[in-house]
Amino acid sequence: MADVAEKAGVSRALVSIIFRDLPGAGRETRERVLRVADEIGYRPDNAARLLARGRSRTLGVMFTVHQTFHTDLIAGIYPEAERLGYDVLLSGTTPGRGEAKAVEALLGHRCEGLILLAPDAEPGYLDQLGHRAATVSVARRAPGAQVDLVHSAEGKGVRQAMDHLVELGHRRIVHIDGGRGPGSAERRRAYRAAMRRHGLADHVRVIPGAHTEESGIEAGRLLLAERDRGLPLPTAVLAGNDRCALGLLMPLTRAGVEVPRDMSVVGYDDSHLSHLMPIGLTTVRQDAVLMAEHAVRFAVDRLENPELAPREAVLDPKLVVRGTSGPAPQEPA
Amino acid sequence: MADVAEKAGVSRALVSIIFRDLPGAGRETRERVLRVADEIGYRPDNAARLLARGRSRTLGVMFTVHQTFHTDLIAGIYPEAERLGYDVLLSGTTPGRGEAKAVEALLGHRCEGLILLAPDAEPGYLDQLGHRAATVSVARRAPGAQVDLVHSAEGKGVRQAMDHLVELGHRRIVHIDGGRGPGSAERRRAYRAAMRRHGLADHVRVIPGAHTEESGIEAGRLLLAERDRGLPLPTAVLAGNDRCALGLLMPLTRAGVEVPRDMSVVGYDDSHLSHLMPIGLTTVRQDAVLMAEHAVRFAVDRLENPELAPREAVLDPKLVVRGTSGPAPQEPA
DNA sequence: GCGCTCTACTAGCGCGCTCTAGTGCGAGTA
DNA sequence: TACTCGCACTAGAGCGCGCTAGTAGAGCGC
Repeated sequence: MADVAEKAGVSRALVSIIFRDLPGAGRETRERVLRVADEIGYRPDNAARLLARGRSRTLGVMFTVHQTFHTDLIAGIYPEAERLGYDVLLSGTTPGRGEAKAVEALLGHRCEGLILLAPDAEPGYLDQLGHRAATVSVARRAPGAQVDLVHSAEGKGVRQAMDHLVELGHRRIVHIDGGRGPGSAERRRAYRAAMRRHGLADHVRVIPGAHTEESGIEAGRLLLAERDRGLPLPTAVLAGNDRCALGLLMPLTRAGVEVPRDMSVVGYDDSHLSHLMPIGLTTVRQDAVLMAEHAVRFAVDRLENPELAPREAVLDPKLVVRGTSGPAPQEPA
Repeated sequence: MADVAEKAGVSRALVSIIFRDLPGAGRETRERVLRVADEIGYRPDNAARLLARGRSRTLGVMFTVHQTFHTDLIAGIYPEAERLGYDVLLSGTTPGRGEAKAVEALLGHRCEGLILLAPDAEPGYLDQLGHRAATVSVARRAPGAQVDLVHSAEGKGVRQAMDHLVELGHRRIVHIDGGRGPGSAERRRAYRAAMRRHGLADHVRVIPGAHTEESGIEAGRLLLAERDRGLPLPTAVLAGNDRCALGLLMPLTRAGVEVPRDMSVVGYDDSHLSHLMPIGLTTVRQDAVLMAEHAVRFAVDRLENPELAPREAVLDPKLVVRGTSGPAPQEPA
């Protein structure tokens, strides 16, 4: 920077002004300085900039590398952050790299805001983070913690899905849950409530699962094994999320169970996977872009006003009926 | 830091030494300083640290948010980088966020090394990057550019797959290519060569595609439409990658084409998708972990010795036979 | 002529740390 | 005793910027 200043015959301060695009430099000088900088190959150094300015205007996003819905969210985070003048840094969790590590990496690179996609951490830890940076938890509640929350109204989504299935005549509706995955508890609860409400309390059945394809495959195998022992298949399955639904479809289709003729399957998320099947997956859409925008705005708002009380955005999910749900098959008399 | 120094009754320099875990501080003092720091809630500031040290020991990884194989690579990059004492920062490309932006974000955060997963940029641009940071391109050639290269021997992989199929009796083997995707050109070429080598030049057929599920679905529809017009289905398909293979399977299965009885399908990548199907996808494994490790080491080596000539790691892919490939169906006489 | 404002520009401190070149001191050696 | 050595520790100069307070000079009204 000093070199540029000297070569352009101005002070360092003016170079700084020009590179920050502030008023206070003549048209001509501005051009000359920029030209010289380009010649020298000068680029402002971010670390020094941060240090001097005290602010980084950077948001850190923690996500799970293999979670498709997260990538949808990320795609929504970038443009909104850019619009508000913030940088975005990503840090992933993998089977061998826990959340704490991922978060420390972000904090270590001076992220002022933290957007945690479906964190698995306990509220106490989140609260701690909330005091170190403007923290937003997506899809995971953190009661009492100093963090903002963005999630969808799981109850509403499940209710819509269940109403849809019941309307189609289904009675033996099974739920593969998402284990300790975010939103799973709520979805499970809403499933049970819906079954009761529709007078199907006797048919309530929750198969423990997770938000992975594997869990769907396993559940499918379980159901098929039961069928082979003479038990009836459920006529409909409400999966914990799309990945689980997709996994479930694999063994079913393989075994000749036709969807939706023999069984209806409903997913959750409307991740980009849902479009993949030629007939399309009936699913509950969580608007990833909208969630992402809320998360970014929460973080930014809090950065501009740290005193803000924790806020919560509850987005309405919406049932998207595609090809994997249809009328219940005739019950054998 | 000054506060800690004062409260512990030592100089700032000593605090610095202690926090960097260097020799030169007494056992007792060390403990006292750490205790005081903990009380005050002091954490070393990374920006200042970078600034003062002149090095960041940070690698930036550019990846495509929706590309499953990239997430496999990332999972391999983290541990290797940590082992070598480097931090990792991720920046994703999305449909609305080009590679240049993603890379600038990384550079802006002082990444000294750049690992580009399947960059789509021209060699000229890569060369430019190569001069700004230790750059490694994964899966994409960049002739003449100052970057290291990690890729797999596409030819060998395709040859193995083709040999496997031909051995199973297949003759009408179609290739859905990966468009301008990384490695596609090589795979296409190797497919053609293999067909010729097996005396199947007349059956060569490349369906233009991409490394996405959508392209697989489209190709599947195309083939089915042809069948409906009376043309024979190919007995085997070599897909551009796993995602494409998976997409292809959807319409086929739906249409009653049983895999592998009626048609064999071979993917490429062995991304974690491949295990998803109950019968498993026959695919060509590119060892993601190994590729990741090479990439990290290349970057680190170059950082420690910037004069290094561009290097290239060519990894041998390996055919993994799972359930989607089987003997060719009897040709109608 | 004076005071005023406005634009274009500069001096120099400070951000929080690292690092080089020391100082002081007790133990070991000749 | 005089010396070297090694250890624990310190002083202080940067790292590359941003920012506040300021100056010089031009233009303007009275």
